[in-house]
Amino acid sequence: MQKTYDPKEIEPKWQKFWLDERIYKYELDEKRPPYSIDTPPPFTSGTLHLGHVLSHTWIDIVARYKRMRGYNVLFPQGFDNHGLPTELKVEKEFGISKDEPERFLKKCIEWTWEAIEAMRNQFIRIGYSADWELEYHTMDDEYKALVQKSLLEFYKKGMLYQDKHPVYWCPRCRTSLAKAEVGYVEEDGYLYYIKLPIAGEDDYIPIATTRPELMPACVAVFVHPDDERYKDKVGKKVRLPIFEREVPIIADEDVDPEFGTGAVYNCTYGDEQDVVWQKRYNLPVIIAIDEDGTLNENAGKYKGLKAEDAREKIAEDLEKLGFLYQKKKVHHRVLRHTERSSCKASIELLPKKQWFIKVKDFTDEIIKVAEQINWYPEDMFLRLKDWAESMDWDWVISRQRVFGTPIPFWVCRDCGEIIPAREEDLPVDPRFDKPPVERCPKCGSTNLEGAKDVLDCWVDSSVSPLAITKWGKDERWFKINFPTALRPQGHEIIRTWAFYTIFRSYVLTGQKPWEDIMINGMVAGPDGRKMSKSLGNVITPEEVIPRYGADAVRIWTALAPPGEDHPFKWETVDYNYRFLQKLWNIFRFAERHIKDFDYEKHKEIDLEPIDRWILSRLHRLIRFATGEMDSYRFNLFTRELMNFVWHEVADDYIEMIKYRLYGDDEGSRLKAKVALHELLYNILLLLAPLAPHIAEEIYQDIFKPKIGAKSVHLLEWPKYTEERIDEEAEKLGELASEVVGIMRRYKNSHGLSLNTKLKHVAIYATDSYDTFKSIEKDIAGTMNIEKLEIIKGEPELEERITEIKPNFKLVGPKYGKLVPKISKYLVENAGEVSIALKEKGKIEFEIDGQRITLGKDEVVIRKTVFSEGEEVETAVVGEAVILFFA
RNA sequence: GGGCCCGUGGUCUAGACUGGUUAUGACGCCACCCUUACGAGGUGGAGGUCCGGGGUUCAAAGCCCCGCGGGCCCA
Repeated sequence: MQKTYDPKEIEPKWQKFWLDERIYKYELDEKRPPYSIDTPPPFTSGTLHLGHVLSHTWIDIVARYKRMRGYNVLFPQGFDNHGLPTELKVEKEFGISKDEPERFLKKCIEWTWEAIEAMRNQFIRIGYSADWELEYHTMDDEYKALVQKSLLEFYKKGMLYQDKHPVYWCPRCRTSLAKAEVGYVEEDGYLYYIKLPIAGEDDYIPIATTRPELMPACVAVFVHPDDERYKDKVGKKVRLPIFEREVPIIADEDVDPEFGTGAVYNCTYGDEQDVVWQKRYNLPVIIAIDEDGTLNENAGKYKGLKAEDAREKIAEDLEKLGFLYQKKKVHHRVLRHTERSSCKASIELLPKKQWFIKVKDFTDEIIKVAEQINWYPEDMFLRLKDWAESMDWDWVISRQRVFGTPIPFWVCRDCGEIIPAREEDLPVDPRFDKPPVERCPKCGSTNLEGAKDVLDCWVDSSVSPLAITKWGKDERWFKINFPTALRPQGHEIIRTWAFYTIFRSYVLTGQKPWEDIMINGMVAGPDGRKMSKSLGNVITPEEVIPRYGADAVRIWTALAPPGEDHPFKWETVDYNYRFLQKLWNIFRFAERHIKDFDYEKHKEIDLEPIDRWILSRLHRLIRFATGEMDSYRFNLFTRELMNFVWHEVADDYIEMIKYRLYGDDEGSRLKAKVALHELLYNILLLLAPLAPHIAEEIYQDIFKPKIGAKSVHLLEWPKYTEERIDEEAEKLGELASEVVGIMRRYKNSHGLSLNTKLKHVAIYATDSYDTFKSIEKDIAGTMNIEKLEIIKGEPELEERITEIKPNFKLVGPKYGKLVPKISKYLVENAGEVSIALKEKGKIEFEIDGQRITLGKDEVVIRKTVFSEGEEVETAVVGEAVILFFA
């Protein structure tokens, strides 16, 4: 092995090896249990961020683990291609207009391919072990055909329809916008207080609004159901001034009684809440604002006025008529065309014809299916449930964009009939392709129009488990791999990606899409806040990986708790890197002892207590690791593994066997080698899913000649062996490390080097005499003690009790309320208690007339011993005392 | 506004389901040690109202209630 651990050199070497040797090649195989992973296809932005590194490293850890457990892991990686950022890039950076759709799309695809290449290389650079021959892209013809086919199924089931739905509309750019393109801007405005007369009564209800110009589009007035001011008015109607229309007064919990007058009017559409109410109460839709932002004929005499001008004019008129009674300055949030644009115009919510999939009718079923899936962590299921139960309207699947999967339908302009594409023609693009029929099958019209919109990207991505399992394409492949074993994803898209995938899988196949779902949190910046450009706390994988290597970064991801957000910390990555270096040195030390050692020949040998201790600890770790990995938790196991390797293995065990490895006792040396081999080989396997590169490098160097397998990643996960658990040996080992620790400290505090010879040490023990006797050689050998005496009995030293208290866990339930008094008694009678326990093994006394009996294990005593003489120093271990003679 | 989650030394974090009296570990800081794998190492030390308040209990970081602060998603 090289002297220093250099991830820059070893990581790319093995990444190339794994690809060249096709170590992760998937082949359909009925003999091994299947394990298919429905990986998240990242949007093709051209670069992976640390969030991707975290989520996908987790997936890779699972994939590697499951392979080691004997599963045939179907591990494809896809890319989500369609999206607004690509369109904006092509428009702005390449200067191609959407008015030339074919050229525009060509450029989108061309650029996306570059982005895929770059991202795939980043995946490879973190050691991601997907089978790249299974890579898919949502812009592939094959993928689009699948998406479109699934829509034809929805159409056949009567679950697809067209209806009006509001879109964000920029009146200045005359275009619909995505949510990502709009934002709230804080600004000053007015809140107008208007009395609306109750129809047929000499009464009124006061409302407050920032948008009086929408009164022509008013369809209802809302109050809170518990609002005493308006309780008697619910169910009545108001008569709108000027426009002379009547609208109902409705009670709804969403109303904030504190805001304005506690009554609000509902228009088409003032804000998102208006949309919710319109859908919830099935209110009429009255469009009063046109695409250019001016009022239309529904606004009567205000027709042609811009919204801002109409606001003042209507307010003025209402004031003249005595309906407007107050105008108050407010600071409020206004929706504007903000993101990625310099437009900044106010946004209107305009109803437009959209494509819908019926989903509201299925929420109960979706929840039932979701309950059959194992959620890791469990409470994430509640997010899905809550979302499903609170849905206000069906799934709007159409988007007014260009680069997306086309909607495979034509519509009859005369009767509105929807005409689906023929399945054999898929994928189709109704924007360019001819309809499959000449005439409308319903009315016979030839006036057919292809759908112009494209699909929401969640429509693409929520068939991913069907895509990777070849639904409707390869019966055998599908049968083996569906439902998939695992969906890994972030918690922020439970309501979208997870929800829609469960829905579509259920409708199309009648089954759940996955057995398990593993949820990861978001990556925060080093300051604990969400990583964002505006906060200036963004750290890219390119800053980290070249400096510390992928394995150190992977361990940082493994330390992230399930489902919870995890900050990026340079210190953590640095620590991980130092851990890997430590590991490297451990193996470098062991190399000369175990590389040419025939473990198989000697493995049945009876081991020394110290060896049995460390192997018992190892097997406990294996058991823990296996359970944790099976429930997709990596953080605690990773930490345990690191602590075990660094402290128990390196600091304690290896130090304690050096004297045997270099000593003259051949039998003892052989045993140490057997244990060391078994220990390190299993550690390497436990580490392989977490840090695959260093594991491979060490395997190839030390173990491959003996084991034979081409790669460490083709080996089996360590097997927990009950026989290796040895509680006696564990006690011995712990005692030995404690004693050795005390001795190291003794040497340290006397300025002695660790290997300095100690002339004379005596250990006085009573109960633990036999235990000390069995590790006598280890203590003497490790600490280089010339004369070590283990003496049964107590030294002639003064002792002082530093702490005495009941063992609360035992005494608490037994004596309840008396416990504080018992504590007091013990402290006040420490000397007698100590003597009584030593001599009789128990102590009896009376508290409040009640007889108290405490045994040895019911009292905790800590003491120090010291000698008056200068030549001897002392230390206490349990009930034993160590004497160092100078 | 709704749902879910979180709040532990300067910073990050374990422990919380299953309550037990010296709260885990890391980074940083201070002191010491050069050891036949490793100074990117080892040993020790300082540093805490476990967000605040109330309750249950012999006993609360943990369980219950109220409040404050933060995150994500949705509206």
